[in-house]
Amino acid sequence: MSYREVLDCLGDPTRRRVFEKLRAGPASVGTLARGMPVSRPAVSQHLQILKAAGLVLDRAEGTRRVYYVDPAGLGPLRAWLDQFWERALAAFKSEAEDS
Amino acid sequence: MSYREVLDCLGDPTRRRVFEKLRAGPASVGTLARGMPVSRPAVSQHLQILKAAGLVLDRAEGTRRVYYVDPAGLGPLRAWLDQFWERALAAFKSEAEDS
DNA sequence: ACAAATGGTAAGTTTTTACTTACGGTAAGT
DNA sequence: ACTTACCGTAAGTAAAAACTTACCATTTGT
Repeated sequence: MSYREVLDCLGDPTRRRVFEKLRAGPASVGTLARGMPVSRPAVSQHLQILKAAGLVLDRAEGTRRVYYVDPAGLGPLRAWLDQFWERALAAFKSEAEDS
Repeated sequence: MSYREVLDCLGDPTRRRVFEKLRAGPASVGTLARGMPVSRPAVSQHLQILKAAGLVLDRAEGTRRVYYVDPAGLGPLRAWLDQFWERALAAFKSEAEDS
């Protein structure tokens, strides 16, 4: 659930594609794999990583497993982004003062 | 300069460390490499990738090359993040209406 | 009870990526 | 002019990560 995990996770194109597919709404593994250039197990593995990073959640639904985005998942990334802005700006200011 | 490049770029721990070091202010390659667990050429290569992603800029300063964060570099990532929120929220709403 | 559908896991392979060493090139100092 | 300092690039290696096939477990439906 740290921003590091999130970045490592979204650093892969296939994983991004899966994640963005889920943005449209919950979907099963098979549905997600359909139309992808990789096999279903590959998608399943990516989903585990997305889950470990806190980006998606899943629920059992009969014989199939439905995944959906965790709204709070991108929180750490956003927080890091904001914090980065602040510190970088502060550093830039103190740089300007030096000259 | 797309969010994809930015994410691919920041998906590597060493690259993140270099980038975060630069947050404190401009620094030369040698300075950045000092105290890092990898060699100077490795840092140099990472800097090229960071530069290609639009995250850092560089200027020649005598025999040394100084790198510094591009304030606009994280823009695409932020935009993607915001857009993701909106769409995911919209999808969530229409999901709720279905039930 | 059996068959079909769905998906996680293991093992192994392939591909990608990061890293190192070696080299050359440029700028500053003596 | 020569030496020193600093850095990018090339080539090759090592390590990591993604992908596939094969298999097993669970659930649903007949």
